[in-house]
Amino acid sequence: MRQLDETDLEILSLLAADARRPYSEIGEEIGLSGPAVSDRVTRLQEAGIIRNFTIDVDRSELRAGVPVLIRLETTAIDRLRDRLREADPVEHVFVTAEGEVWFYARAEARNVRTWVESLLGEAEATYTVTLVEEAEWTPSIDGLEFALTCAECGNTVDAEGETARIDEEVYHFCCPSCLDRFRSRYQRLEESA
Amino acid sequence: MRQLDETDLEILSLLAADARRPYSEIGEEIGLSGPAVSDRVTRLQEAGIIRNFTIDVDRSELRAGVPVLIRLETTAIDRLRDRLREADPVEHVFVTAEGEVWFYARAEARNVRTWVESLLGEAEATYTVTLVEEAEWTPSIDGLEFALTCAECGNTVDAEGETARIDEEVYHFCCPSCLDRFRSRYQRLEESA
DNA sequence: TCTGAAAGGCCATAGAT
DNA sequence: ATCTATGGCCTTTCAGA
Repeated sequence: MRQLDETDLEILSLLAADARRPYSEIGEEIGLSGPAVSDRVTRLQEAGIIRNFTIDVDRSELRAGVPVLIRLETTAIDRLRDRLREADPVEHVFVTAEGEVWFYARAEARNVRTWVESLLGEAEATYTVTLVEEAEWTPSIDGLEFALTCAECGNTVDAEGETARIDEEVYHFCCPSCLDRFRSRYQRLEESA
Repeated sequence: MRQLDETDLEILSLLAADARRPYSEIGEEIGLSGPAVSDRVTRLQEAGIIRNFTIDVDRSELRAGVPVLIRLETTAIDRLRDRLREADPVEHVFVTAEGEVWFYARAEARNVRTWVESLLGEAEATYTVTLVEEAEWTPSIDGLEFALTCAECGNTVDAEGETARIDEEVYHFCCPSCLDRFRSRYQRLEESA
């Protein structure tokens, strides 16, 4: 029930670069006071856009296991995705539009075959393993400025847009009418279920 | 020139889960005082193991572009890797042992072909594009406890090990002799270059 | 929703072990 | 390398607009 604007994206960008930067300093850069930045960060957390404050660890220096990229062909996509997400050595999970599951992990054992199979459990899947020499994570908030799309009509969402939380999920809208239409559609859907 | 032990890994794990947790609280959990934790965090930063403090943003809620996984076959691996690392829409870059480059990004344009080619610049490469439906980042420090390997002999590095910074790079060793051997080998290498 | 002042808490330093 | 104690900065709260 509040607006998500470019100022929020600027804050995200600055915090992604350095989450320990004082709010007063961030405020100076974007033309707000410290407390105002604090408020917005709280709201971004409540909306689920900031999932948490964390550290970026250089895993290559810890040299834990052999980094591998694995492609799975399976019929049990959801079950495997959930299982992999929980597994400690797994760092990234991708589900493709073709229904394949890809994941990046650090194999802890000499025998990769048994390691993969213990990771998969009883789910049936065929897989191919690719050794990785380098892996880098380079997140960026920049370039997203005008990238928000309306959940109802697909248009770009700008500073005039609205953000709403419906059933624990956050949606963005370009205008109040789209929000209304989405709400009633959603309600009809729920009633029929 | 200092020891890297399991306590450091515990701190990394706790900070990865919540980087805003007070040091005094972290200290209580692992049996140290606040300032002692502060000291170790400073050292982990100086050693380059903590790259920076950041936020984990739920990008799926920002809906910026179409997520794609792209495989490149190229002879200009280093040049492309560096170029991709700098590009805003690129979030992950993997270089495989076979010399392929994989990357995950959010394509901002309708025409993926021109978008990829502008990303690659003048480097020659053939590529295949896979659409991604879901992407998750699930980092974990747990499971790395005894995973440090000696840069000289490959053995496991435990609490008795040593860590040294040589030419802006951090290396771990299982014992002082391995550190010495590595140092002299490195020096000979430099002199011959 | 923002600003500005004030309170409380946290981090980092200093000095001793 | 770690502890306790302290000083100073940062975050958050609270009126007011």
